[in-house]
Amino acid sequence: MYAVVSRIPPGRVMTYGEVALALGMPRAARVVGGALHLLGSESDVPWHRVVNRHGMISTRCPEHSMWEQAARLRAEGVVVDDTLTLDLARYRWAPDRGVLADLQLAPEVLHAVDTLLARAEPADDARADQPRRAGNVPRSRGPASRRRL
DNA sequence: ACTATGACGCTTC
DNA sequence: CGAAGCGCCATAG
Repeated sequence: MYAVVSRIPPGRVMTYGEVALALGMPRAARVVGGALHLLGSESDVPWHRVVNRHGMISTRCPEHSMWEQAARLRAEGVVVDDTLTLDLARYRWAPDRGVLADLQLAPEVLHAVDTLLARAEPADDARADQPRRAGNVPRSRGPASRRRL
């Protein structure tokens, strides 16, 4: 998780969900937030480059306050408005294949990421018609699904 | 083993 | 567009 976040270039952002996706865990977005919460204030991990799906800063942690996050982002040239929101279309970043290969992910996880990213593409006309269950991404049957140990 | 709790996200209304 | 409802999943009690 920290390896992925650490690859986000200055001035760019990822959402919690995207970070989870990059790890082959499409439904663990909350955990990403929890993990970032555990970081100390002098960590090298650029925690401020992760926002929610609206492009809005959503931290409540006093250690890493919303204002602190906004300040760090602005220092990197990101425009953050007064509602602590930024333009995701403009600043969103995603690791390319080369970066993914360099993350020291377990081969199984890497494969899971591949299938997830491939599945994410044709979302245009393959979607809908079927009543989608509210709540989250449908559970996958692929290698990405979690099994109890 | 069980329950409550989020720096989340999707669908519905 | 905003709020409500619910699902998810690792952690903390």
